Amino acid sequence: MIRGNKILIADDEPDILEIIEFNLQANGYEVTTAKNGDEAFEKAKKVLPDLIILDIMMPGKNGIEVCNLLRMMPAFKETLIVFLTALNDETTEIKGLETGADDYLTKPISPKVLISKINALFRRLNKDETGIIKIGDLQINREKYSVKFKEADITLARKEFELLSLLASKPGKVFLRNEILNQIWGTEVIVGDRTIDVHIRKIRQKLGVDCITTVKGVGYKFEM
Amino acid sequence: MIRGNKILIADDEPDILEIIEFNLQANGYEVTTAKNGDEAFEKAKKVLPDLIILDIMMPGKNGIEVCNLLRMMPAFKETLIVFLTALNDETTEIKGLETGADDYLTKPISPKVLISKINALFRRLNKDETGIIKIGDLQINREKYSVKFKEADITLARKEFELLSLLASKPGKVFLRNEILNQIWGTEVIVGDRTIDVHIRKIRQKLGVDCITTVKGVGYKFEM
DNA sequence: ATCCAATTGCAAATATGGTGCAATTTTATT
DNA sequence: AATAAAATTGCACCATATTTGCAATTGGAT
Repeated sequence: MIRGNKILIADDEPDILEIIEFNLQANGYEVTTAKNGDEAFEKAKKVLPDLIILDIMMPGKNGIEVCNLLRMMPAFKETLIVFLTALNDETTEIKGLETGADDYLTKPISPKVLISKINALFRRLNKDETGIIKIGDLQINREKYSVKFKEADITLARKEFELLSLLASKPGKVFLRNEILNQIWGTEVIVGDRTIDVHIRKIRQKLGVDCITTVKGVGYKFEM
Repeated sequence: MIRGNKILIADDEPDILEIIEFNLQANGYEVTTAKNGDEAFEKAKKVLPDLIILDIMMPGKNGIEVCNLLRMMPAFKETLIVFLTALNDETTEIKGLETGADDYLTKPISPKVLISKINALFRRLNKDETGIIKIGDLQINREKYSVKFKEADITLARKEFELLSLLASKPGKVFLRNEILNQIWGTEVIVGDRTIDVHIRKIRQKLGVDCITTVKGVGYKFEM
């Protein structure tokens, strides 16, 4: 995640809240939760999340009201807001048009779809950057799928590229092994921890410089 | 907007009409509105818009009928037509495909999504007019459907041409298999992954030079 | 010194794209 | 309308790059 990873979720169903929270955290997002519209509004002002997921039907203020209130404040003009709505809710269709929501999620929603939609939103948000990550002498071009180190092209295999790309997206941040697995392999596929090590090794080999630091017992981080 | 900014919207719900109109105008488009199919047809002939947004369910002629009528007229052969449709309306999707719609918008739709989709359509429209792509010794003329390499004419079949054309439109960029499928075959048609390979093979064969690089597990990119 | 996790080399398993051939569809020609 | 030609798509097999797991080894922290 290049920029922004704070997410606020508001839903009155504790189960849903928990499931979503878990899945988002597993993907490296920092999650805040709220049980109703009022709480959502208060917490939003306090934590200034990058993305807000609002259930439409909630006690207190409903999601649309919260959204309207937030959009009036300059601080939330650019914040991503996503509605969570039951499928057959005719009325919300019209109202949704009036509020400035960025997307809709319809319940029931699978964790996979949720994560991919949210990742997509953030990707769009960060789009203004050309997709090129530059750190010191290292250049990672997502679009071209290429890596340059001091003018020299380096060829990385897919998983290697994605791994380096992930680590370099937030230099200094320590990525837990779990986070890495979720981001690159997804939740379905099961691979052993050793697999990460091996890919890290290959990257270090190919790059020649040791820019990936091991944090024993925790994970890896990228540093130049 | 390089060319074209006149948009006609037809919907029987005044609220939706107003919201869309407002948002489009805010983005520099010149908007005309119609409350039903007949009015849409009449106004289309009068203002000759560059893009027409048609609600499917309308009194008088429905959106599909209007589209069919318009497509019969030479003046509207190239006009962008977009359908607006309620989410769970399977049948219309199929019918829409048979008529010449360029895209679909499903209600509810956020203004942001709407604008971005429409901008995308115009972008596509304007790109096709540029015509000639030149990269090194390679020349691709979209209008003439011809390819030249070092003064030598090369004959490519349609799919081959479109594929090369797509890849060459952004040299260096890796096109994912999905992207390629969507751009060239569309979302409706389903073809196997091998199909792309085979066309790539033919292109490489005919061109003689290897300017298409395979990025294993990811896709293909064009490089001279 | 001992324990634990990370690293490394090696080898197996897997995924992926290339290739030739055949079936099918589309297009052009008579 | 019939036929031929070309284009498109699919299949099965092969070669190879990539991914993964195993086991031995290293290296640091207590």
